[in-house]
Amino acid sequence: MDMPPQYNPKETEDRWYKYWMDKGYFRADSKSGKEPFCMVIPPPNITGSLHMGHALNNTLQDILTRWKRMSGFSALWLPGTDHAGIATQNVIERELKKEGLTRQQVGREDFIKRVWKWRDSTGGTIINQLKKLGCSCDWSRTRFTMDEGLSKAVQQVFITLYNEGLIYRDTYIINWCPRCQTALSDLEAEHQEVAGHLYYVKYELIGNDIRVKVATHDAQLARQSCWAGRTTHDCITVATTRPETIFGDVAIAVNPKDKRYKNFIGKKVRVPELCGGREIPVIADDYVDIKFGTGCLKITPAHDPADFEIGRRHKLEAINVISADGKMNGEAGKYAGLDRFECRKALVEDLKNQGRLEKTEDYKYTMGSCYRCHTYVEPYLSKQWFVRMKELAKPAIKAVKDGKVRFVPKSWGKTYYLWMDNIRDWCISRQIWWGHRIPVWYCKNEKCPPVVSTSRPAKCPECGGAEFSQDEDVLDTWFSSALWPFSTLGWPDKTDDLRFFYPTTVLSTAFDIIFFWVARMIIMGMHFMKDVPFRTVYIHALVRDPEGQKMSKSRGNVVDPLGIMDVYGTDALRFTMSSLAVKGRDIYLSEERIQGYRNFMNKIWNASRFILMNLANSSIAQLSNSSIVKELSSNSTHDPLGRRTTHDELTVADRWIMSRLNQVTKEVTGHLEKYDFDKASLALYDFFWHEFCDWYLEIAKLQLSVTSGQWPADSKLQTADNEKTAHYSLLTTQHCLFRTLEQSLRLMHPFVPFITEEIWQTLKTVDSGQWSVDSESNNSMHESIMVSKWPEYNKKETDAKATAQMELVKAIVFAVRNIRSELNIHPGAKIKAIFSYTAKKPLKAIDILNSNAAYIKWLAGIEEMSVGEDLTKPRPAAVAVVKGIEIYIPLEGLIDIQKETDRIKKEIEKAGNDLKGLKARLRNKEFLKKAPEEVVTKEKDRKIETEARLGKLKENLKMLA
RNA sequence: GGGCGGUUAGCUCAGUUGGUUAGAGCGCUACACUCACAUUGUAGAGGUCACAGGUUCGAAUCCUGUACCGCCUACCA
Repeated sequence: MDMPPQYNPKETEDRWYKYWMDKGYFRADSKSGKEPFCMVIPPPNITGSLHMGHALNNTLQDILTRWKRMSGFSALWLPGTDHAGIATQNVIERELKKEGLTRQQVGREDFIKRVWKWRDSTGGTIINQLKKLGCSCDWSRTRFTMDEGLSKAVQQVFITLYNEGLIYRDTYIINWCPRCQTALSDLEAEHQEVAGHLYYVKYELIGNDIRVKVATHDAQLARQSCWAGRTTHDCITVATTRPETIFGDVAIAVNPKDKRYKNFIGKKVRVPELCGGREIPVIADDYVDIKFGTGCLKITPAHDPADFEIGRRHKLEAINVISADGKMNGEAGKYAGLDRFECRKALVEDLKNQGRLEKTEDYKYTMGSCYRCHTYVEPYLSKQWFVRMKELAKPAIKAVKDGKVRFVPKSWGKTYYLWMDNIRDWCISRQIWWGHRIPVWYCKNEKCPPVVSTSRPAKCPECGGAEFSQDEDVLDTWFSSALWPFSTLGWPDKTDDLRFFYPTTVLSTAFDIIFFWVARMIIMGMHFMKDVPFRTVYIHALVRDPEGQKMSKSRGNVVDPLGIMDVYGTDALRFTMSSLAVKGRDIYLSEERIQGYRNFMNKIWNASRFILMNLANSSIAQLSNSSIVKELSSNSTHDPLGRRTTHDELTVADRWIMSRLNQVTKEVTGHLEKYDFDKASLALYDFFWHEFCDWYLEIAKLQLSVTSGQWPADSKLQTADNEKTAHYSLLTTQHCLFRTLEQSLRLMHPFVPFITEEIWQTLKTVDSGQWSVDSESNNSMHESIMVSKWPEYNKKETDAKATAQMELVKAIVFAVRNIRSELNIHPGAKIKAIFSYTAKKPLKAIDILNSNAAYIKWLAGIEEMSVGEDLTKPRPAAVAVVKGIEIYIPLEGLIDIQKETDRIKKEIEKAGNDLKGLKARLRNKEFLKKAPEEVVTKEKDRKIETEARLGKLKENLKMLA
């Protein structure tokens, strides 16, 4: 055993990860006969690298997987990546640009080759980072959305949906990214508020019989800004945020109920000459808001979704004025070629100069931007493929309503319904090259209907022609992600994995992709598998920086998990993640927090170090030879050190820690079952540090140090044979240290796999060949903590009596330590203490005090301790009262009377306040009548105790004076 | 516009079905490096639980309203 005083994660992590991989522990078996537990990883992008969101999500998934694996499940955590069509294409295009090339120049085929090459060399980065994080994924089953099998699944799904009439192609207004040059789905356009303007532009009325009397805007201003020869009565004003689309105006719409414009409906107006001077009709449509702007809405069907709808209703032409790259096209006359926003600037200036701009107002509105490159999207009219969602969504909604899919936390179900109930058709075609190409073929004869097929059709069923061209577009990456839970398990083939692991058990993800991904998976699962893709959706919070900002590269507030792991170790990061994984919406990550958990790792390390020192072979060998050990070992079964321990032989502290260990086992398991990772972590942290280390380990030092004759006479351990007593003490303590550590390690392993394995393996070296954590142990279990058994709660181990005794011991020790500290008694100084009680009320506490005197002396630094009835209080002395026991610490002149007086006064004040509240409550008849009896009893007891305490404190205060 | 969530110690957060003494970590103060750990130990200070009403014997917890903050969602130009 050679353990440095500080844990060094760097030395251990890679070593154990490799060991686990070599042993094949991550591999899941569909034929093991065990119950399945399955999770599919939310596939990260091949372009991505590990960020905190990944670190959180994958830590939680790994905790679940390792826990379930230890609990005897055939646990499959299926990893993989997605091809991230747009993002990846962007990366490769950037690379091409460095060579001075465009993708058009290299051509589709070569471009795709380059992407594959890139993905083979760098696309696996994130996978390696997940390994660094300790993820126990079954890497032999790693999938990629562009794999042959998954591509087959995508084609099959497309063709099936097409044949079912659930996929169609239509010309529609969609979100277009002018930079990525592709259509986007509604979800892929992120909305954000921008500070823009509302431009009031005047359109000339045609026909002298029309006169406008509009009182809604400033007549003076209107007149001033009128252009040559026109008056305000000759024009109609519209308010627009996008004047550059005037080139595509095909109508002015007013609300039929708007009296101001009643006479204009059916008449014509002329768009500004600058914008073509076309004559367009004034139409009536309910959509128009009378109160907004001037009440006149210009209609540009090719560049606004609402206008598009209105255009359809009124059978209006759609004039496209902006081209795919976001620049004005030929329709824009002299502005052609200008960027849409440049055009706006120039046009507004020109309109103003011509007196056509009535006014400009500041105005805030939302604009969509591309979720990949943040370029403002352009509502763009084009021919695209869509999935009809309404019908498909129905079974998916029902599945959640029926509880077949459960959201954790539950409230996310609402979010899900909200979107699903208002679901719109999904634009799935993308005008890029990297992705699953749409399996649709067009006959050279344009009149023939398209042929949907996985491969090039031999001949056209319509005209017999043999010349085909495939649809140029590829499918939305999320289309393939939607199939992930079954495509990764082998679908459409009927594989063993699919049969055994589908539906998967749980999906863990962040709320920001509930629509993008979770909902669509449920939809596809219900449609193609006729069953849900997962039974539970665990939605974790989003990791933010300490100021609550979403971490993003552009904000520059990204905390890199790899850097954190390098500095603090993977386990520290993982434990931080699980501790922070509350079921809220956000978690704030600060480095101090991580440091705190790094310290916890060090605590685990040093506790283990201490225990291992005391279990070291040398001492065991020595003991093994003793006749007492032989006697004790005779019917050993469960003891890891080959020694028998019966309940009677354990000390109070021993029984207490075993009881607590057992309790914690129950708690942690319960929390995990509820996905309360934070509570599970906290329970482990508190138990290990603040019970095991702070108390038991300190007591163990005493119990281990007992040699012949030293164990106090008031201990149960005391036997006639001093040597035997010492052995008992040593052996039982070792036993409890070992068991508590060993079981704690197993409980902590899913959270902090590396350090627990490292210690576990070292722990094995002190074993003399009888390692057995339980009777059902098998050989492979000895190899690694990873494949050991998850501890089980055992009711028999619960010892309420020992727990109560320890509580009193702790309370007394706290009281004495408080006195020591407040009166500046040096921590090293040994003191005398007198514990006095009143005989009239025989107190159980006294028994406990007597039998645990050794602990109290040891923990509170007491040299001489006397316990008795009505003992005289020495003067001067410090005083504390605990559970009716008065504690006197004689101070023999070195005491600061003033300090002790202050201290007692403080105590009196506290007790007095408590008592006031208690008395008031107990005076209340309603309380006595209506509160449950146990609450009343508790309050009464407290009152009696507080009263007594207060009395004693007051008495002592008097004696000081 | 609709929806969801939040407001508890200086900071970040817990707080289960209402039970009276509201917890933790970090930070802060004091003391201590003696044999697991200074990435430590011991002790301590610090909160009218956002506000206003209500229900109740009893409210951080349940109800109503208000204020502020955050997020999601949406075709008022």
